[in-house]
Amino acid sequence: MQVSRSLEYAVRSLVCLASSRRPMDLGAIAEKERIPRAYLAKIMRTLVRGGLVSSTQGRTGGYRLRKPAGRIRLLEIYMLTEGPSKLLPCIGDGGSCSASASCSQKPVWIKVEQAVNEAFRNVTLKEMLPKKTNGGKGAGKRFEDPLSQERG
Amino acid sequence: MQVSRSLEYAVRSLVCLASSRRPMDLGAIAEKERIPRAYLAKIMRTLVRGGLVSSTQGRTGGYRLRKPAGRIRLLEIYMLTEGPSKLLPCIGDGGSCSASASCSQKPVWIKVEQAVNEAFRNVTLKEMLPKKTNGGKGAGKRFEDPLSQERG
DNA sequence: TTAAAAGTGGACCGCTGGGGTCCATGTTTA
DNA sequence: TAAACATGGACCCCAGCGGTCCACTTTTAA
Repeated sequence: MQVSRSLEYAVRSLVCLASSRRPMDLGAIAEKERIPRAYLAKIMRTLVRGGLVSSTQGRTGGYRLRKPAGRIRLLEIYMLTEGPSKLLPCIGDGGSCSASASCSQKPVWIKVEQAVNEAFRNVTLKEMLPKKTNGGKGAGKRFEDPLSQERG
Repeated sequence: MQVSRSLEYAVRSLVCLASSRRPMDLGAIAEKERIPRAYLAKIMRTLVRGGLVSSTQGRTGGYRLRKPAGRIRLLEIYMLTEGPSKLLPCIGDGGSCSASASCSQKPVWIKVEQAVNEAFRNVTLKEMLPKKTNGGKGAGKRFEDPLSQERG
């Protein structure tokens, strides 16, 4: 049960964006994080569609976060890159299990899945940022509240 | 992030064994759970090696649990069928990550992985058994303590 | 004593999906 | 108007999972 490489790349890229006070373009992220450029492009699209980052096209285009890092949960990134969780195929659509209704195992699996989801929800991007060891050298707050337009 | 079919089959088979007061042979389990016989054979081997079930060979051979269902945790089955968890390849061997030592994300991933493991550890086979609706018709205790020789 | 019926071990195999590439196209600015 | 960016989608490769097969061992029933 490994996490997809897409998720790993997505997280790294988002951390990258969160650590930069300016928007970054694809090439910059790809190079810094050593991610295949074309593949990263595909991933960034899903992050854009998912509303985690906003993109500007054109010559000076690039990406930036749409929320402060503290409000982006690992679960969101997870659900964008991989689908909704579904530990087992029988969970969710409510019918693919041959044992059907009276299956005594299904509720337990659901419980496990919820716990796993909780594990991912409990982590926020902010916790993954590199610790700033400088005592506030000037680039002080970065991404804390300047983008709090989205308080959903 | 789905769980392997092997794990699903393993769980179903163990539930099957736990629900039966007598040992069951491969064919019986395979038929009842509708699992491909040869594939199940492979899975049962790993369960035997892992010490969850004991097998007797020969003509009247079969399988039985080695511990009461209440003492078999989902995590054990998980670790037998799939390897040790490892959400990301960089976790565990301590070096495959290009960001090496100062990686600020690794500890967070480790934390997530521990939570996931906990989710699997928190479930015991017993919780997956079908609820006995009979008020103690005779086959009362089944697998509760008759096998408590192994109290590790 | 021997054949049937059970488990064991391991080689093998097909196919799916994740990881990755490529190209054509839209958009912005120097 | 061309360079530099993002977007969309078709396409490809291959490791690994799910599954099969066969040769072998062990036990018991006849």
